[in-house]
Amino acid sequence: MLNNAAQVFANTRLFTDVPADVAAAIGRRAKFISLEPNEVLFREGDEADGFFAVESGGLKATRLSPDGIEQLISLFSDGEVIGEMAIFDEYPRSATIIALKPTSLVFCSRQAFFEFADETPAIYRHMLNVMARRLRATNDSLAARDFLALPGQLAQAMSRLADGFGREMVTGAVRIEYKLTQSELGAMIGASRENVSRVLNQWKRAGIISRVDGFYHIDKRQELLAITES
Amino acid sequence: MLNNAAQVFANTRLFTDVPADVAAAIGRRAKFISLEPNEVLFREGDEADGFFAVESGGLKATRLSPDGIEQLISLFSDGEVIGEMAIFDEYPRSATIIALKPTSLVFCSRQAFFEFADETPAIYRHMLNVMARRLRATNDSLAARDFLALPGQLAQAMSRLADGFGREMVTGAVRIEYKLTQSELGAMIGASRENVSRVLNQWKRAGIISRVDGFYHIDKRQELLAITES
DNA sequence: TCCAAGATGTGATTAAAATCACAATGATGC
DNA sequence: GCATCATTGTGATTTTAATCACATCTTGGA
Repeated sequence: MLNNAAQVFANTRLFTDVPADVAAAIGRRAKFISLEPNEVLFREGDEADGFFAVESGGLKATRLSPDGIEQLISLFSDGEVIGEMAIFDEYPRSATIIALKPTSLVFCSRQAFFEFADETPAIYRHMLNVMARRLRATNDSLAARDFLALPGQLAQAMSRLADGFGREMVTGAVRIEYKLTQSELGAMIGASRENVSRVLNQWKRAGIISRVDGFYHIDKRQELLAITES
Repeated sequence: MLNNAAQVFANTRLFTDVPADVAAAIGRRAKFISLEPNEVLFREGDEADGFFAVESGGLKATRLSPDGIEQLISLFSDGEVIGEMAIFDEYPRSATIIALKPTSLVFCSRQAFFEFADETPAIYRHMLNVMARRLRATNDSLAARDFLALPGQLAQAMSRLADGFGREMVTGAVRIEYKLTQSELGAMIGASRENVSRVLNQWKRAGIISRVDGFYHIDKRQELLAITES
């Protein structure tokens, strides 16, 4: 019988194909963590000695510039892995992680990870896959910065959010299941809040998006995608 | 006795701690590749079934925007690994790799890699370390795009180039051992050639950098670093 | 050696986006 | 239910960097 922590790791998809005894061992050594909204998991610059898996809830990763401008790097929800980079290169945390709602996580230490992974190479392969995806996403964002103007970048960000947090409505629209502010959207693409507002309103008037109960809905996905390619 | 290909892999630092018999096996299955200057190793969008290690020479990774603008992602030289991302997520190549001078590489197929790595988990750990470094570097570039103006980004790019390709001169200056054009520098940071020229000339006049035989020298590293932090 | 192509330097103009300044709207807690 | 604080909408202004337009160097061949 697997205990609770092993279940959580199994759901991260990092530890699929893990033999039951290894999973149980992971579970025994894992620690549970609960966070209230706005509580900090760790801060940019902190020493790192392990990584986390999200059991339930939601978090954001941010970076702060020397003069206090916030960059929103990514959002995390159920089943995702956080902070794995630091266990492979031993540098300090590169971002600050903050809970957006009540969330619970499981912690796995660097040492424990390597012990389990050496026994079960599938764990390594999954972790490499996670990192490859991250790297590809980051490279794509970097390319977008060079190649796309503000509207294109915003369209790309909204599309990505729809992929990660979208839920299909009966109307056919996709709702992004997280209440985004214009400031947050700006922080994701490195643009000012005001210009995000202007672009969003153009799209609203064109019927591409709408806002219901504070949630953004994407009503014409194709048109949003099209903006991405100009 | 290790054959030649095994030696190359040993020098990549990916395969340190690899038992001699495994290294020999890698060597037997590896393929050597030679490129002339401007020859293409692979193109963005190509199918991928393995990765490369640079034995000697130099190459660049570029991406092309829909309307033909080139983004210079990175430079590679002896001992570095190229194209490893694609073997973990099976997507097509995300960049085009072009030789800058006569270079020779060794190829290792996805299948061969996993066979060897399963026998020697150290290989996985090294590969994870390589990817973690890449990810950190890419995240830093992305942050720079948001937080730094053109001069700061250029200073950062020159510093990174000095780390990767720099050689200390008797004068104390650091020479970047690769002939960079202003267009290439612009393509690295997503800026126009003209503005790169303007900033570079300011720095020349301030004695921070100089150009000797077509190579850039960094004469006042501290001042360049200082520009990075504004 | 000379020539052509490529690379660089610099001013003038234009374009994109940030910033400033408020008004209006919406949400939250007492 | 109302006061307060955060969020949003939008015009005017300023800043930054791209683009355009050339003149001037460099350099690598024939």
